[in-house]
Amino acid sequence: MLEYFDLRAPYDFHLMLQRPLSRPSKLVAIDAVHASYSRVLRVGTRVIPITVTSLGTVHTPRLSLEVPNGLSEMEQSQVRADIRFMFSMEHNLNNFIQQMSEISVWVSLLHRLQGLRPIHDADLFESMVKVIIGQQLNLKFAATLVERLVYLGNETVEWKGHSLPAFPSTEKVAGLSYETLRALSFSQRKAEYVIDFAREVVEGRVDFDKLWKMTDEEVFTVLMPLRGIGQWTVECFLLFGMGRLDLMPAADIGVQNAVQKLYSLAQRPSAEAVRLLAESWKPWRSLATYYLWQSLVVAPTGASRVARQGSQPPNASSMSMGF
DNA sequence: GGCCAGGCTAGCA
DNA sequence: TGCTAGCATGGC
Repeated sequence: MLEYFDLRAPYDFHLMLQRPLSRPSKLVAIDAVHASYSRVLRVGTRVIPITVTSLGTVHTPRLSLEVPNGLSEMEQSQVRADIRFMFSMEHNLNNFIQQMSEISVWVSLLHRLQGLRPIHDADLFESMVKVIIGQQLNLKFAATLVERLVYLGNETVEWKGHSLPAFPSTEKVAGLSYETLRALSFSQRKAEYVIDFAREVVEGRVDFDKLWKMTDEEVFTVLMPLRGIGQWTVECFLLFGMGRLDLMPAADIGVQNAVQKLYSLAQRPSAEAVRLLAESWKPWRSLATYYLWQSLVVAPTGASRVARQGSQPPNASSMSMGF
């Protein structure tokens, strides 16, 4: 079953798919040529494969969503809502762009990353687990650990010629032993943090339905007391998992590196320095953070940008080239 | 071969 | 309250 989303420009789906390795990890199948993104979503107790494909351009964005036939109305509605959230379809970037354009060093970055929007995590459990795994590890190794956890779940769905893995359920992770994750090269602490968090959720001490209704501050209050979950972790959870717009993970090494580069600083700025700098980015600090992260991934200029429809006006030749 | 990575905890003063 | 060693492993 196929449906379409006509979106508010600018929207650069191809650029959005160029995320650091851990998100999306191999949990997600990316077809760079056709700018399509496939993965499995959990809806209720079911696992449902989806494929999102870009059909439009940066300036006339259009996405298609393909799901299996035979979904109930409720499932279809849930998938649609998940997809709109995951791919930041509701965002209007114009206020963010206008405000950040007043900072001179941001002008070229905003141009280079025109149409970039966050890809949010599919659900809150997956989000928190990925953030915990990402603590203090390089992105490649973090991605490897996520993959190993995914394959441990051993739950796949056949879809369009692929065998797509589902992220392990909360119950599955809660039932693991620490030794199982140790065997996958998780540190003892990381194994404990991940499994203990899953148990908090399964046993009802962390309630995602309630979290969705809370302010950022309230979410901090609930999650920070949990062992292994510090300020950075909650900030990333709010940003990637809940789509909140004004988080500033200033202690993040990647953000600090990106700020150093963008502002041409002699040395990496402290978290405090980043926080001060980011005062003028309110209330868009999550988006600014996302642009900073992406600035480290996407080549500054040159072929990759020119080869796709990027900032060029859309035309027939760029369409035929795909992405 | 050594330092670093999209941090956090526990132990110490 | 504030500071820091240790964690574990892979990437570069």
